[in-house]
Amino acid sequence: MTPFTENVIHIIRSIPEGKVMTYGQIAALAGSPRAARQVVRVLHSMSRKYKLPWHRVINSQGKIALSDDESYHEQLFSLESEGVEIGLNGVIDLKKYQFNPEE
DNA sequence: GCCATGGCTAGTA
DNA sequence: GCCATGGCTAGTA
Repeated sequence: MTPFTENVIHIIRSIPEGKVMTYGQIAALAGSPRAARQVVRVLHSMSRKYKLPWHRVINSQGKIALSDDESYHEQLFSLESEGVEIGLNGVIDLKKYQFNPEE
C-alpha cells in the first residue's frame, strides 16, 4: 500500500460522527490536491476491509455523489442518523458539517 | 509500459 | 482535464 493510500485511509477514519469531508479535501490532505478520484478508488476497494465511514465523504458541492439509488439512500440514511441535515435540494451545508482536522 | 477506471473538480470561448 | 492504482501485454533474457 502506498503512502498516499495510507494517508487517505487514516484521514477518512478520522472523520467524526456527524461530520463530512470532501473528496478533494481528503486528497489534498493526503498530499495530492488533484487526486480526488483516487480517493474514490480507495473508498471502493478498501471501505469494507478497513471499516471506513465511507458515508461521510461527499463531493465539493455538498452533495452525495452516488448515482445508484439504493446506495444513495443508504448514505443519506446513515448521515441523517448521525445528525447531518440534508436539504430538500440534497445539499449538505459544508460550513456547518465539514470536518477540518487542522483546527 | 500502457491503459482503463472512477461516488471528482476548478474554472468558464 | 486531473492522476494514483491494478491488471494486462509485448518484448527482452
